Amino acid sequence: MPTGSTPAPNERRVLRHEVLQTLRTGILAGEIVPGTRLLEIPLAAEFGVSRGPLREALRQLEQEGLVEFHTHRGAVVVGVANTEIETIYGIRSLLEERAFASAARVITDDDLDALSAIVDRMVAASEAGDSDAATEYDMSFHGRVVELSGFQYLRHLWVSIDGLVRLRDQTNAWSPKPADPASVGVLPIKSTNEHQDLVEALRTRRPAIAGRAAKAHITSALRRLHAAERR
Amino acid sequence: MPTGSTPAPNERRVLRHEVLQTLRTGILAGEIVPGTRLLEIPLAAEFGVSRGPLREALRQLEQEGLVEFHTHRGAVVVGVANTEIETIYGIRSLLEERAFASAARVITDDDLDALSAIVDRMVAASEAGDSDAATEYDMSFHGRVVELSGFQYLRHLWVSIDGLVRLRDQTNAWSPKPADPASVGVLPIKSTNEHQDLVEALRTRRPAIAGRAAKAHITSALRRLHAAERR
DNA sequence: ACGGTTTGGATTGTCGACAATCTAGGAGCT
DNA sequence: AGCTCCTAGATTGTCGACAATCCAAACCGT
Repeated sequence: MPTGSTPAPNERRVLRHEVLQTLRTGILAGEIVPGTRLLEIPLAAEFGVSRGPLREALRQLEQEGLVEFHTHRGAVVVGVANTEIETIYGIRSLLEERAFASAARVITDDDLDALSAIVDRMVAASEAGDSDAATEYDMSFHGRVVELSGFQYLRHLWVSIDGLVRLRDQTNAWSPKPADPASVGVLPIKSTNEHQDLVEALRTRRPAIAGRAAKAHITSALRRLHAAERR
Repeated sequence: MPTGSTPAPNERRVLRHEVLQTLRTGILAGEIVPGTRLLEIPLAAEFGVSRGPLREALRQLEQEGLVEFHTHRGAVVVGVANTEIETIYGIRSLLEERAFASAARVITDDDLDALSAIVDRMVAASEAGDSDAATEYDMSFHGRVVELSGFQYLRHLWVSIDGLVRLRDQTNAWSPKPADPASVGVLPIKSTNEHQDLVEALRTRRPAIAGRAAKAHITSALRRLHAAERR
């Protein structure tokens, strides 16, 4: 299992990361319901760590917008309402549009090949029904492009937003209701096709074209999300 | 002096906040140049605090995108390139457009009066040449609207982005080059007039109108920023 | 003189304890 | 019974020390 949305891959695994990832996943998956109080001492005991690393994990969750602190009442989990998803996708769309446009200017042939390879692996994972791996490749694809764009702060924002949307995407778009096996595999294929389109758009080296393609991709993801919700 | 961009006003002043604000202001003002290593022990000594609070301040700066951690080399200050400002304003514009549109649906007469009062105080401060206070009122105006929108995560994002833009705005838009005293006061007035327009737009209770007004306001701020840079 | 290795200093990671502060619930008064 | 004040517990804030790890420069053999 990869490191999730933790940004620095060169940082060695550390207690804080374990705690952070467990809590974040739990919150996003809905296992830890909004309103739950996250107290330092009990949590530290549960994880078997001291309060130091735990505190830092909590503060990071606060920065990510997943929990809120109330003085001497502990951190409480806040949910991300469905009504906000639309705006978040709007931001994501804007971010990726600029990132792709900028990346198109500076991308090398090697970069394009590497991206293409990621898409191939994504297709393979998707066809094998491994949606975890597919999601991971999807993420590294977009992350790589954002990196190539050269915008540091944009990349930072992208990471913080993406982690939030990711899980919803995964449950809603990659693996439709298991009760409807006929549709399994259909949506993912569509999504991976779009990724190949994105690579082609980058290959043109034309910022406007690449930007438009990225925007369309996100819009389409939002449409899939809406479709999934209506089921 | 108000609390700056620290989100929770109900939280009592604490060492971590002092450190955080000092460092953030220093970085944004350019006093701490990009590339500077921020080491825990020396910094803690300088601030006269232990490493605990200092660590948390550094981690928050990381989340805000102002510093980057490198293993066993300390936190390193990263600059926000001018080329990224455009994208950041784009996001801000999107955020506020949605916030104003949503707030227009639910805003009460009392809220409108309160906003209007803030604008009045902003005008007074601006005319008195107190750009610090003007900025503070500006911030609380927008913050209040974002709050009224009811979007929690949107509010969270707004806070994290706004702190970054704020200082640039302050130096570039509120107080033009001191060497050019003739223009002092001109831009601020324009900006405060726009704020009165925003209140009026909200008063219509029509989301589309309020949203458009907010978008125009941010766009205009970006234009002012560009104009200031060309000088 | 040069390449690899070792060692010492630097830096962060983690812990447990103590202090400060707040919340809630009960005791006492009217 | 209702209200106020107070106390005990709960919870976070802060600190200093120790452990683990990494980096860079000195050292040694060739």
